[in-house]
Amino acid sequence: MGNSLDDVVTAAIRLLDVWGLEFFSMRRLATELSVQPSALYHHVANKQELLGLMASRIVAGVDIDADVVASCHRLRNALLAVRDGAEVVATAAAFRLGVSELENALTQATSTDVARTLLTYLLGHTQATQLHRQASQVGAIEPDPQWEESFERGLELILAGAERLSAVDPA
Amino acid sequence: MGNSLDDVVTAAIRLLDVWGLEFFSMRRLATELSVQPSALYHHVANKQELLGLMASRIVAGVDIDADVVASCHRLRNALLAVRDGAEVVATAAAFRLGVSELENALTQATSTDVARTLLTYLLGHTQATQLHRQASQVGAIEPDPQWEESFERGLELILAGAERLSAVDPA
DNA sequence: ACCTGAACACCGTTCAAGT
DNA sequence: ACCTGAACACCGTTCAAGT
Repeated sequence: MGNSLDDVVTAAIRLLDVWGLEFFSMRRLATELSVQPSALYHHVANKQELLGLMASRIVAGVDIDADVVASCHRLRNALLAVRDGAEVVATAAAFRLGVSELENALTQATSTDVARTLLTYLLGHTQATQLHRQASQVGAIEPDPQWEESFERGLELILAGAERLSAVDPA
Repeated sequence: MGNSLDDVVTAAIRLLDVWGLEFFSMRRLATELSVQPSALYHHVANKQELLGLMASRIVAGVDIDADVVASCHRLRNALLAVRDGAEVVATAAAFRLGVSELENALTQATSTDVARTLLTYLLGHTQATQLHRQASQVGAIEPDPQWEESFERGLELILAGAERLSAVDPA
């Protein structure tokens, strides 16, 4: 009886989470919604636009406040919550869909350079984390036990750099 | 008169550079080599393995020495030299194809944590740079004039953090 | 507003067979 | 060792038409 754009995005994220980006297709999504593939193009111009909407939804609940470390962990957890979430968001990020607000909020809490460095690092590391998990799950690689902790240490490294340089920089 | 695996990888990288990852297909590569698509599977088990070999080739010439900043620029330039190079290498990196040697070399010059943070940041930022360029080239976005410089500042940030923490860490 | 049906121009991969 | 020919099970997207 008629899907809304919201229904489509919701089903799309569920599908992504179950199959991963590699097997996420418009045709599978159509089947999931009990609809013909062409019906999706009533809601969305193309697959890329849909992926952008999915990226916005994935990071939608995350709030960024003055506690930078906690904010980064919240964002990271939101990305990890759906399979290939980091990759979808990282790709959409270059087109500034939804992610620019995250960058703005992080800039408030720190500075332009620190915010951008943190976000780049966070997206890259989380994407690597998800690839790493899938690769080791499929037996393509032996899992690295120190992997998860390394995120924390990189975060500290960047924030330590921010403190060190803040003495020299203008406010 | 018979292609070698080397010929295949060389043609693949040329094709990637011309069309981008989105339009890089086994069938196009076969056409480029004047061969049937199925012939490629004599050289390579599947597309993913080929992408891994391409990633190794892209970073093959880069040497990492004690000058960390210069080494990072050399690596970045190697990635930027072929279209979507950063994405191809970042994806393969999780499977440790060819990129693990880079990480080892960088670890010699700094430390495990700094090397991993630098590499994650570098791959993420360069990937974003290439996405950004394509998006602005296609008119999907207005180009950010400060984008290129931001890499340098993030690099400095991480290295400043390394200096700050090196006083506390064991050698 | 939301969808169907049919079509177009593609994919990656397998496999028996050829030289 | 390297390749052909044919097939299988898929893709994203368009477009006229229906309700």
